[in-house]
Amino acid sequence: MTDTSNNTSHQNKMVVTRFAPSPTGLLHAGNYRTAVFSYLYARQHGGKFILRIEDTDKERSKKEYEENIMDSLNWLGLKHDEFYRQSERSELHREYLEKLIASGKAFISKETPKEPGGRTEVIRLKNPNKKVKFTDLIRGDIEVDTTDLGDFVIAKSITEPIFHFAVVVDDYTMGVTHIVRGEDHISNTPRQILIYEAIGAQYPEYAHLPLVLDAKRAKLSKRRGALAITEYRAKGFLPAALINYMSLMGWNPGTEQEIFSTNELVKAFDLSKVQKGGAIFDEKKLRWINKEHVRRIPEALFISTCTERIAQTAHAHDRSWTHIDSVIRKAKEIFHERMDTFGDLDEMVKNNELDYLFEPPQVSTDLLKWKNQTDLTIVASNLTKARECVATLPESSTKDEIKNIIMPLAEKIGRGEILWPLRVSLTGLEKSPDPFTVIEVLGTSESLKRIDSALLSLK
RNA sequence: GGCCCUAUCGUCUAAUGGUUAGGACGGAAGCUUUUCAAGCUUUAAAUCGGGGUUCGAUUCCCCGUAGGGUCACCA
Repeated sequence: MTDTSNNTSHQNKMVVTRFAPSPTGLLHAGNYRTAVFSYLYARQHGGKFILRIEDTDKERSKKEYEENIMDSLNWLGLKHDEFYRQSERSELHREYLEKLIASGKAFISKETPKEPGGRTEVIRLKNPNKKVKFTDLIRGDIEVDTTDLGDFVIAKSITEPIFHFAVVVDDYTMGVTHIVRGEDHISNTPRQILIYEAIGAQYPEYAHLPLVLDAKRAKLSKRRGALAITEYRAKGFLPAALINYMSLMGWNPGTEQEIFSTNELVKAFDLSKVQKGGAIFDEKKLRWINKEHVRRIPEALFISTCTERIAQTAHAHDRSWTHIDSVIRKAKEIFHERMDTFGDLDEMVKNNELDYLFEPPQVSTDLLKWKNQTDLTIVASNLTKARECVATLPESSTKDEIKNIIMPLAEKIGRGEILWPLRVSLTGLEKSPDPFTVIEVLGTSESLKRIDSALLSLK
């Protein structure tokens, strides 16, 4: 383990990290990944995780976005230990600003407005014009000459600090020890370090994360189609799966484990194993991870979540299904096999893939014919034979018991000749689970009824 | 354009001087008791280029190239 810290005095202090979004848009993968890493790092070190809403831009900040951020973080389970709104700290910002001006480290600068009605004065930092060097926990040493920054603006007026100044004062006064943020902030770091030095503060550790990219390798943003976390929630993703997936973008455990609960991540996470290059957001892999998480949730939760979702979608699509929960309990394997997210259930309802579980299907005689079979009397005779097998079964039989009864017949007559019409008579579908599973779920008597009704249509 | 960052299969990544360059997602094929799904097995697929350093470079250095970020009285 190499110690790359800038400031050895931080070593014995409690770790304090923060997530500091501005409420100017919905929270999406492009920005909440830094929240995940900050959170994991703080929890892992028994430290504090602060949420700070950076709402100093009154033009663009919106309450609804702040609510979206809170909602999203809350849903993800990234609980903060302290909460601040930057706009509520203006007294403090003013205090530091005045101190800086009094000490000559900053000054009020007369400006000629670029646009009519623009400001005639702003507050600028007196740039010492030096090289700033810091050690990034992920990238190592970074050195930048700050001369070309000039005497940059730190406040629009004594009561209106801009980003760089407010951030530094807040991070310093909140005791933030580790700033974990996106790579897009690397170029902001030198000027923020200059501000730290101007107020006589020691600057914290920095860890600049690689960016989350879209398919074209550009920074993910809502303009470029990033979905909000709340949209993933609506699509039926699990919060733990989202966190799991995000953690794997730019980090790996050094083992081949890919599925992690959030608690496991807290233990396994390691900032020094974070990647330097950006990572493209891949929803396919997210879906796979989600599926793995869905497999692992408690059965009762799985059933209730499916039930609620299906009830809602069924209602919206004019299905009057009853006893949804007991059907799902019986058919839970079918659901596990066929879904990555709970939102997939919506599609199943819309595509009529689930109707047979709740009501007898409309069976087309044509569909009952296996492959090249054209003789309906043979179809009927095969189906009758299959019916005789089913009729010997107790009402509740397992898939294996059903299989054991039917397979000998299917082997004798031809698998497709027996199994295909049997399955179609039960589901009415071209594609569906196998007949054994369906009979197990429907029960013997309901299955016989459906076979009889298919048989009737063949006459 | 200036400054900064980055570079292993299509994608996420492992391997920090010595491996047949490994895994996962996705793809393909096959198997699995008919279809679909799932599962299993197999398979294709990568070190950006050029120079060094070295007995030996994915790995270290330099130069290119490419991509990205950032250059506000936004955050």
